[in-house]
Amino acid sequence: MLKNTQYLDKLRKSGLRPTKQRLKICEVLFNKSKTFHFTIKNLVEKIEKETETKISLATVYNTVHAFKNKGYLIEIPINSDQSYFDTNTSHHHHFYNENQKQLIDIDNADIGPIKVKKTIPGKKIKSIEVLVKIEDEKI
Amino acid sequence: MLKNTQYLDKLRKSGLRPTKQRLKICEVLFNKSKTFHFTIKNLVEKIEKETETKISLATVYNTVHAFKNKGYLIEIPINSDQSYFDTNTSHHHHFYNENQKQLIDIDNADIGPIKVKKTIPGKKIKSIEVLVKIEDEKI
DNA sequence: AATCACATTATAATAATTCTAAACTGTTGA
DNA sequence: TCAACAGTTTAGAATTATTATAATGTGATT
Repeated sequence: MLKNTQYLDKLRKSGLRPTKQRLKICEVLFNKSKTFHFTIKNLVEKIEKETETKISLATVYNTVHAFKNKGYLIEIPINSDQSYFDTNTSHHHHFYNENQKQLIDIDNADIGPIKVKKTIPGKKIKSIEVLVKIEDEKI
Repeated sequence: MLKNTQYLDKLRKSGLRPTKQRLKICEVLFNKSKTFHFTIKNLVEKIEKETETKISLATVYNTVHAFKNKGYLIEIPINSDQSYFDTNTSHHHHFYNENQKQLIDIDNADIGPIKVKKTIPGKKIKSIEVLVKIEDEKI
């Protein structure tokens, strides 16, 4: 499988050992034409369905956190009983549909530039994230 | 106590029975010159310290959610092991200090107006929240 | 192939939050 | 005023996401 080689190198280059489990997770996460949002639970289901193997829950948590730390995933700040992650790591924002508990990407270009006029001494900005909560229009 | 009467009316008008517990929680939350951020745990501690009474944890959860639903509190979207709430319900934003896990308000005026150029059919915008993650400057 | 540090695993532990069902209490109307 | 009732509080149990543990497994290096 050629695609595996690609992830193999990527993992090795980031100092993560390319284990069988990590390669499977890479395939499930990154071998897609579209980026997507997921929770750990979603991901476990996806892994079991798409690869017909079982990866320990602890490994899924470990791997997702490792990938997040390397910048291959981002976590979406949202109040939920579980964490949402995004395979789209470019700078962008989100709608959160409160009725259907669903996340939708907003391109960076679709949100005007954000000026932060306040600064905190000794701190630098790491990220700026906009969450637009939406709800059903009442008719 | 005059201040209690004020909360009593407010609660009644919102269809919430002004119980002893709710009035205490109102005092702890709203009888302050400054708005502030808190978690349920923080709030329980504050209640015990400031009113020298004990309110059941379940009641604190119930009340905070009731107040949130009525718009007297907002929940701050942030990924944390616990939910953060804000007694400042006016439109504003937040810094999140990732090193010290601390929230800081940003006035609405300190963030330029946010244009959302994308729309979702049948949905209306409920809120727009900006989270600016900050970290220690490396010297 | 041996070694070793890093990974995986099942399971336990932790902790936030929600649920439950019984007891309690504002409110309402007689 | 007070009985009745619906809404509220409560302690504790249940649930659930996440993290910790410690034994076993496995890539990488020699």
